[in-house]
Amino acid sequence: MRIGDMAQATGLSRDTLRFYEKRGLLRARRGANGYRDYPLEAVDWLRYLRTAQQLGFTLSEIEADMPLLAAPDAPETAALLRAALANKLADIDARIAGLSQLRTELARRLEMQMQSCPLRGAHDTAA
Amino acid sequence: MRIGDMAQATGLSRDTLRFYEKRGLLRARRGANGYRDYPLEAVDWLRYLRTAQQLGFTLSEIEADMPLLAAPDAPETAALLRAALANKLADIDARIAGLSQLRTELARRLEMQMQSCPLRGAHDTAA
DNA sequence: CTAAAGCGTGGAGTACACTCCAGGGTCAAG
DNA sequence: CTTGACCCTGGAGTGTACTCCACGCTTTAG
Repeated sequence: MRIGDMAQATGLSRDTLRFYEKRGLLRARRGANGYRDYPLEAVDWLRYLRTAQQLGFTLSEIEADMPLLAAPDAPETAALLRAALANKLADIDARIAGLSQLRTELARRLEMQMQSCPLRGAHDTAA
Repeated sequence: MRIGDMAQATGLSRDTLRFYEKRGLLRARRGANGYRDYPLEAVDWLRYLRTAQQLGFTLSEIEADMPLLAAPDAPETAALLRAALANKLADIDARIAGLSQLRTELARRLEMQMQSCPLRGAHDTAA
């Protein structure tokens, strides 16, 4: 799979794919001509990457998941992978919890607003 | 409340507070000497801001919530606020859903890994 | 064979969210 | 009245995540 096909398959730009490779987030074999050649599984990895990113994880955080999802057949690291996964799941759970709290908080505030709660201080810029 | 106290109260730097003000995310009265004077409720707003940000919302997204949480006693906009809140809640729910899916996906992959599923292609950089 | 489409590299530029600094005013304590 | 803590502004610098460009080689279609 060449870079153009991958760009099509994932919706990412060629530049982004090259950038991810530079950053160490993506690996590619090279043909005799120097062209990148991606394995099919890379599509899945990139989709995961994109999703996680849109949900608020940074590339560095996602980078930590690489051994998890792009593992190069190394069964001796199974324990490490389990540990990494546990971390990631905890992280995700924490974010879900955070979002739930935010949601509750917002709902609470709206209720206050609805009841036109009178404990609001005046504040304007007074130019 | 002056900028130093606010920095203490929220854990944000003075520079960050000034930056938020420049960006339009935070308002402050000014004393005769030009010093900023924050109302107490600004502490809550900043805490909300910080939380939302850590959970993956950008400052622009958060800016859209301002009328929601820093509303200047304008009861005629109640309908708009309700709409804004609905959007925000939907957004939060979408993120929670996304994270849940991510979580499931990760768990699924780990299972595959555990069973040392043999459909993994070889890929190395072959320097 | 030629032209277009696709790939390669290196490097500059952009947007976002700060962070730091210089130069200078304000205010309470000694 | 000076010293030090605090405040102001404007502007430069940093890290992240791209995005664009120039220049040149390769592959594919006519």
